[in-house]
Amino acid sequence: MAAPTPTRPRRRGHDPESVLSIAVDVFNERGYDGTSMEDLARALGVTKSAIYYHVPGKEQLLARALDRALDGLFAMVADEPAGPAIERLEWVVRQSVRILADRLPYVTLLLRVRGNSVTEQAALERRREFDRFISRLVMEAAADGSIRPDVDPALVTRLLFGTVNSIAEWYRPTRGASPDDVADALLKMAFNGLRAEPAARG
Amino acid sequence: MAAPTPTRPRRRGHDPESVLSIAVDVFNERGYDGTSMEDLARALGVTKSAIYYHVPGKEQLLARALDRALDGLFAMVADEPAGPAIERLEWVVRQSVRILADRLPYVTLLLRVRGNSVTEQAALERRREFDRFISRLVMEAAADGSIRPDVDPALVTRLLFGTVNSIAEWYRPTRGASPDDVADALLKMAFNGLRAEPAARG
DNA sequence: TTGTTTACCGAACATTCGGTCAGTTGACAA
DNA sequence: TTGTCAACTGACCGAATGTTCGGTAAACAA
Repeated sequence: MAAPTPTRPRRRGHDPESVLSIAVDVFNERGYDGTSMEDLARALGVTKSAIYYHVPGKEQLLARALDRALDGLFAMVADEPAGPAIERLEWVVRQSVRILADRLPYVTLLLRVRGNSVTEQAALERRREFDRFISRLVMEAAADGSIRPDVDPALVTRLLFGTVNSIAEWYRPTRGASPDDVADALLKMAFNGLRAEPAARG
Repeated sequence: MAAPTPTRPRRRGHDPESVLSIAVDVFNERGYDGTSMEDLARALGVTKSAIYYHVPGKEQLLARALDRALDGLFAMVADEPAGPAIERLEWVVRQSVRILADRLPYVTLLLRVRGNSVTEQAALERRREFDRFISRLVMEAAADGSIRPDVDPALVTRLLFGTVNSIAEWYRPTRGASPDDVADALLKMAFNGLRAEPAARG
């Protein structure tokens, strides 16, 4: 009660969070290397030097963004439910689509990292660890006969998560299908096939 | 017969073709914006200035590389065979995988273009034209009932060619599956589904 | 031997880069 | 009114950027 006008935010200007959020958008528009601090300053409506009041530098912005994507993915697989491998695989695909949509700018940035700095290399290593987890899951589903045996499980992993990751290229949160709609379509295509049902089937 | 030692190449050093080929490899390793002319010079084993003897500049290298990818894609769809839409779609997918494998560095570069220059914007526009062609093909197949009706054709287009394009992220020419093996696996997954056959069918 | 061409080097160019720092502004407290 | 402090500006730094240019060594032709 003693606080004056609690609805109006007392702080004007930016904080580390808003700087990161806007910076990541610019990174995704122009690419990280193609973005100058001047570009970021323009997008933030301040001068270059003001950015350094909120964050230590360009590479730290990248590091924080990449962690935000990777932390989401690892938190997800830590919550993996019990059940048959094929069902866990479907669950992980669906959750991955959800995280990709929820944290779209951060995941998009992660998917474009090439390893040009120690920051990027560290992110790539964490990503490879995630990929190994997925790979094991697909191998389990293949081993128990839930997945067609005429395609190499390593190839299945790459195609399946290549499809998931490609969503970042076109998905926009406020337009078209919801994340769950996209996940439904992806799972239908990848697990049951695009072909129209042959009229007679369970 | 009169030509002296016809097996030995008379020219030493580089030509525009070898410069392009090596440059594109470096572009894909570090990203176009992350690659300096100094990086290219090091990879070519010459000084920075020598590059300008063979090519007009950095952006021209990018333009030539992107055209090489796009020309391949447009030449392919110009050769489209006759037949039902679903069969033409499968053919285009298979050919796209082949071109992606044949011209891997060029297509990889194309898939990462963000529109930072007029060169990149022109490439993006050509790519969108290709995407529209694919989109029409999928709509045809959906209209004649060959594709399951419970998924939006626009979504099918994006998922299907998202999967194709994602191959560029991991495919390596001399290792593992051949382009046709990859296309087989992709078509099996996308059209018939990953799930093991329910024991009774066809 | 001389001249020409090919393929390159080294130094320099203007510009842009990420980053620093001394100072200024304006909202708020006392 | 004065002081405090978060938030910012503007001038600047050294390094790196893409590109240009005068010169040159080697290969070949005459």
